[in-house]
Amino acid sequence: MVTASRPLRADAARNREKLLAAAAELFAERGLDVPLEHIARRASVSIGTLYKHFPTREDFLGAIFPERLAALDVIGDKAMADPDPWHAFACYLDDLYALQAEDLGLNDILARDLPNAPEVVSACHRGQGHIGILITRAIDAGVLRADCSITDMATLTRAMAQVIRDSPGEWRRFLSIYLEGLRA
Amino acid sequence: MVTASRPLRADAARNREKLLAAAAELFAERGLDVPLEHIARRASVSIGTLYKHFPTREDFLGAIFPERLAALDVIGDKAMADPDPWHAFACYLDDLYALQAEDLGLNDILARDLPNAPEVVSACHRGQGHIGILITRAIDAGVLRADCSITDMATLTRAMAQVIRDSPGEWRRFLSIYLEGLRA
DNA sequence: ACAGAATTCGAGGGCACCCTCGACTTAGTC
DNA sequence: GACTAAGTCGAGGGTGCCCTCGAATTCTGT
Repeated sequence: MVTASRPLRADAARNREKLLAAAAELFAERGLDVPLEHIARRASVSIGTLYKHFPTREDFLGAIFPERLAALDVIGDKAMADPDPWHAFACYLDDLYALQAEDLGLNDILARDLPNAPEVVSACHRGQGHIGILITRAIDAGVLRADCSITDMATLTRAMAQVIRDSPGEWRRFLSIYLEGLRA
Repeated sequence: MVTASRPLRADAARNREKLLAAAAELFAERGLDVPLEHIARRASVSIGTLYKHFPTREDFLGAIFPERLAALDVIGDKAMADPDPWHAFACYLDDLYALQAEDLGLNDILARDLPNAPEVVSACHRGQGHIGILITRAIDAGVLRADCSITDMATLTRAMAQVIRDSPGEWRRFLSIYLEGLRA
């Protein structure tokens, strides 16, 4: 059932873009919990207009993050192409957390149990798929602890999210120590 | 200048105790951010009375945590008495996070930058002192990475606080992996 | 038993955020 | 240029938390 919604009026389209831009900035700077009123203000648009375009916070996430999450696929593919299983695994994590460090919104998305925008969920699943394969490859090559699992990565991601949030200068070192601990 | 405050009236003393007990419970269960109104409710006391006894949240912390923080000294002393430098270091951390896992209030206190109750601050300093010595001993014995520092422990504590909060079943494994990475 | 001091109570004001709705404005069409 | 559907605005109601203050109550010494 495709609801053929007629095109937005010009001013409405403009406001929609302003809102999206403002939301993208604020999510990246401050994480997913920015007050919607701040977004409206930064977009120079009233709060009512914001709600007209994006009735819920999830609607913002659904509009903003699919694009961002594409970066996950990029680093995933890059890692899959790396012939060295350990290097692939380690680089993937480094790239992943570098993305999170640049965008606190992404950081929250990946650390929190999950926003419900379907596009976001599926991107996360693809990410898990990549990680799963990287883990298996590295274990098979004998360079990663045999008991390492996706669960460890989920835990690590929550921990990293915290480190990134309140000691942004430390996350890389923290990760490298943890990785050392993961090595076979 | 010692202000010789006269003893509390009997009912007041009783309420003070009820408040303290309620606060201790709620901080432990839910962390430092419980609404003060919830504390009053659990103590079966009005919000006004709560503010009479404890004008600020810090006053609660100052009244509750010194006692709890004594546990830090206990595990610190235990670790100092351990002749095996690595075992002392690792056990200290395990004991520390076990305490945090049992008390989300303590977890918050140690992870957050700050509470200003002087008793709390000094207990944290003592804890840092212990950790500093344990680190030095372990490095000198050649069992710990030479570049390990107090800063790493601060970062680790923030990360662990997060893990403890939202995957309480995982913290021990997470710690053991990290410790493996810290080994020389 | 009473007075007076100490304590308690909770309504209420403040703030930040959420979200809605009807009056106003504007883009786009004829 | 005027009509109308589409869009915008922001005041205001709801919630949850903070904290205060004056009226009502309860202890306690005499």
